[in-house]
Amino acid sequence: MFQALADPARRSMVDRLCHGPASVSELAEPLVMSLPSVMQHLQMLEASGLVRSQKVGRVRTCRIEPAALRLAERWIGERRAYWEGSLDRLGDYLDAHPEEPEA
Amino acid sequence: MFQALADPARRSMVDRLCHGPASVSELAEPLVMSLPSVMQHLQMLEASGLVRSQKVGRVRTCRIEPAALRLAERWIGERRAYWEGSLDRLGDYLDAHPEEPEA
DNA sequence: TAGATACTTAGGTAATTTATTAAGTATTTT
DNA sequence: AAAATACTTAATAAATTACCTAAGTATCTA
Repeated sequence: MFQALADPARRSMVDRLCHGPASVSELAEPLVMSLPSVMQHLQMLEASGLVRSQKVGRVRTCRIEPAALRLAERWIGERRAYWEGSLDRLGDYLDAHPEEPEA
Repeated sequence: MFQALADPARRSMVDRLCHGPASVSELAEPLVMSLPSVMQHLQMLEASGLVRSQKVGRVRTCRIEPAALRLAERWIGERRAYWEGSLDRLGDYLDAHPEEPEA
């Protein structure tokens, strides 16, 4: 999932899909890249759960899967919160032991 | 930055650092991996801005850089918010044009 | 000062990722 | 039915990434 967000082309696709559903061609249009490459990126986005798509006629329509986005956001948020908690505990520690510097 | 979070070993290191500062050896301890490999991961974490470190004596102490974590969280949050906004607009659209299905 | 500790650097291999071109397939459009 | 459209698949090639071992360097510790 972070792997999926690690590539600029895929982030651009996610960006585009946040504005609403799009076809493969529409996703490819702003990218300087062949269509098969876009397909590969799309497959990684689908494998990561960030994007879903369905084909109707000859057009495949892609859309964002918000649950996955929320998952990534939560992972980061939890760690940030933990770190901020650690900061508090470090503050407590420094208050209790002012004679021993931290680093 | 998402690239840095894309690897499980590096996420494990971030996890550990969220509990507080740690030496390179402490970061390496739970990982089934040579020390030079841990160093490479550490370098990527530092290059991404997620982690900072300083060497005192022969020990290098690493710590999380919360600003970077907040940045990643914001990137995702903004897109999620945009998508949720799009959902609202799609709802409005469907309300206004019930005879034309979305896909 | 000799040895142990804690990284660090260098160099090289295997796996993964990213991208390409060429050649399909399935659906409209004309 | 013929041509155009919108992907898809397959097979590579180039670039990155992830690892490792071996051999340093700089600090402690005894």
